[in-house]
Amino acid sequence: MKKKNKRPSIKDIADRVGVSTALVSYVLNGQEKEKRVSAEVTQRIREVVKELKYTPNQIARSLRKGFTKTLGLIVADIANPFFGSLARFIEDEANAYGYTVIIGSSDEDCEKSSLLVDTLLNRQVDGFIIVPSDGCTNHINDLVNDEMPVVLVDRYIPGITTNYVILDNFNASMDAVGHLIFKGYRRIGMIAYQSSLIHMKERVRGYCQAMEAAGLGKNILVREVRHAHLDRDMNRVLKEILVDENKVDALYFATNAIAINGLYFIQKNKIKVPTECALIGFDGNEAFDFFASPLTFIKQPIHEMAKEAVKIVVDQINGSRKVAHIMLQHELIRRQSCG
Amino acid sequence: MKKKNKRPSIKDIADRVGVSTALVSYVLNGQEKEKRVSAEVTQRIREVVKELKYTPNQIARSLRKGFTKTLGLIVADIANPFFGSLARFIEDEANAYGYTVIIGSSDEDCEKSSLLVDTLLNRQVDGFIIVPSDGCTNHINDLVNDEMPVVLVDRYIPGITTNYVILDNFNASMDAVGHLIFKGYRRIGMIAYQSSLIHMKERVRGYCQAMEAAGLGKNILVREVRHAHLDRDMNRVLKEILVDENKVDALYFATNAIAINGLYFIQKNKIKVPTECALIGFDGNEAFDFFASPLTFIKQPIHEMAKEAVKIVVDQINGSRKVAHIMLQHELIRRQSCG
DNA sequence: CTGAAAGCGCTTACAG
DNA sequence: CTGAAAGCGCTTACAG
Repeated sequence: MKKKNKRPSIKDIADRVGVSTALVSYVLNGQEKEKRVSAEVTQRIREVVKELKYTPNQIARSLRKGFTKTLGLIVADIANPFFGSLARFIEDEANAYGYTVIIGSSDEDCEKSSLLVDTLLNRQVDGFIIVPSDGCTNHINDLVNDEMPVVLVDRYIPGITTNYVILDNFNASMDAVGHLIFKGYRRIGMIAYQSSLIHMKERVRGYCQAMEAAGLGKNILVREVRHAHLDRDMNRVLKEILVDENKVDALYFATNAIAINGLYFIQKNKIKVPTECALIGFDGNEAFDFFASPLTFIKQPIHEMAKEAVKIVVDQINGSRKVAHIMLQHELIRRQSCG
Repeated sequence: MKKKNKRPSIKDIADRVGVSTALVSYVLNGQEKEKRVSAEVTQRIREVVKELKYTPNQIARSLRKGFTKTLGLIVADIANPFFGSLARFIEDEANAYGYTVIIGSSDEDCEKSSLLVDTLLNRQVDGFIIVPSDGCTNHINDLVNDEMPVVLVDRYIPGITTNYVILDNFNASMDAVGHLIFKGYRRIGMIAYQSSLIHMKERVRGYCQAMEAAGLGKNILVREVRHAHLDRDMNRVLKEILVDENKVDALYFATNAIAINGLYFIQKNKIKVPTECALIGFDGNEAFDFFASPLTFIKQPIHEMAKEAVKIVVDQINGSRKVAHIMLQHELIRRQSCG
């Protein structure tokens, strides 16, 4: 525990120079002009700061100032490529504003998410960027009611009036399914998470809408799988609709993880894409590129999402009271999996 | 900035109950027995804590106690799947010990790494887990000389006596190349990063050793590519050895990112694997599974690496002075890319 | 131009 | 069993 040399404090500098800590603080914060610190003293302080390799203790500063220049970020799982990139963009963007970010993974589990919020609150983060999990209404509501700066990303919670930046999931789904229809597929199935989260609902709604608009309402086939039992559920569902019975000629996977899982099944069962079944996925992924028939997919503007989220939360921290709802548009990346 | 209700402090509780802050602190820290706080007061304090939804301000606590229960983690890039998983395992492991982790990405850039160390130092992290970049000797040395708890992961720096947990890269390389030789390949090339980092040197050394041991010393062919210009360099190198001239019948990729990049080239140029060129990679990756001929690769024990790293740094924080050098063993995952 | 002092929210030796 | 007080390392209004 004992460091060879405990880090120097502002007091050490003041003593060395022979002035009060106030002057050191002023110089350190570039206020030597306003506070009219003499040129010699300023100079001398600068020297000693360098000599002692002084760097300010942000903890003390935070306690005094009431803010920490820290953002709390809660994602589903930092090891998931979508959230990994999102986190990386947020990290860079936040740094540009002088903020450090503390990341936590919720595993889409509401309890974990709530615990993370508590931890981050105790650590006095100045604001939150949250990918909310299913059923998280309560603790996010508490945050919002406390007027803590919050921005939800990837999804929002309909009951809560707060900032969010999301993809236009409905439209993205419409586009994906529309593309399949345009390519001539009629028996198009969708695999989605069993979730009451809005982004999932919207993706399903977009699918249904596109099907109905094309007069294919009777062909609507949505199978839900559980996040916590993805392998098992995917296996059961795909076996049912692709192997035991031939229920679809195209499949739309609602997320990255669902798609990857589906591709394993399809590869293992030697189902030919797109001849036996066309495919379309959500979010880019290197794995999609190497699949026998590279996957057509909905690309999310992750960088922009990160940028907007950080901007909004920083604005809120700086006192903005307006509520921002940002809806971004996707890009459809066309490749071979849809023929 | 102004919160509707500023969070209650220990003082608010004390006032409400009508006791001093000392008693509240004792109860909050479960010391009511040692400090002999009366049962009634303890009870009353507990009630008010609940009523006011009080949670301690860790910033104040940290300032007073001199530690923050925070770990600083520096990886090359959190968006890279290898570092993403590593970070996730470290997060979980650290949480189990009561630590929060702050993650930063260095992009293998020494300057960025140094800046991150400064930021984390200012934030008074209790210890560091670092994936060192090329040329980072100086600032890591400073940390070590200051007796700051540090553990290096994935690689270490030969000149610095400190803790590390790494893969036995030499042995892993020997095994990978040995496998190719066993499968009958003779003109085996290797693509590695241009780097003086020990993990890369060891991987190259293992390759050379395996080649020489098999009497294939004259066939040794190592091409180095730059991290910052991966695309360009890979393209040039692969064009040279696979397209313009047929210099190898097997290729060993020294990292995940190099392998992925190589696979794009091979896919684009329609080179048949393993008939025209066998392949072997480092680190698992979903993309490897979907490549036309699923890649044989060296699997690193990421979870164990994370576990050891956190354990070591926490031990150091708790006062341990012994230096730990952990070398983990790989697993060779055999699939179709080597015939 | 500079210093003494209060205070952020805690913990903890000390006194009673 | 309990309270008054010092102090962690800063910032900042106030006084001179």
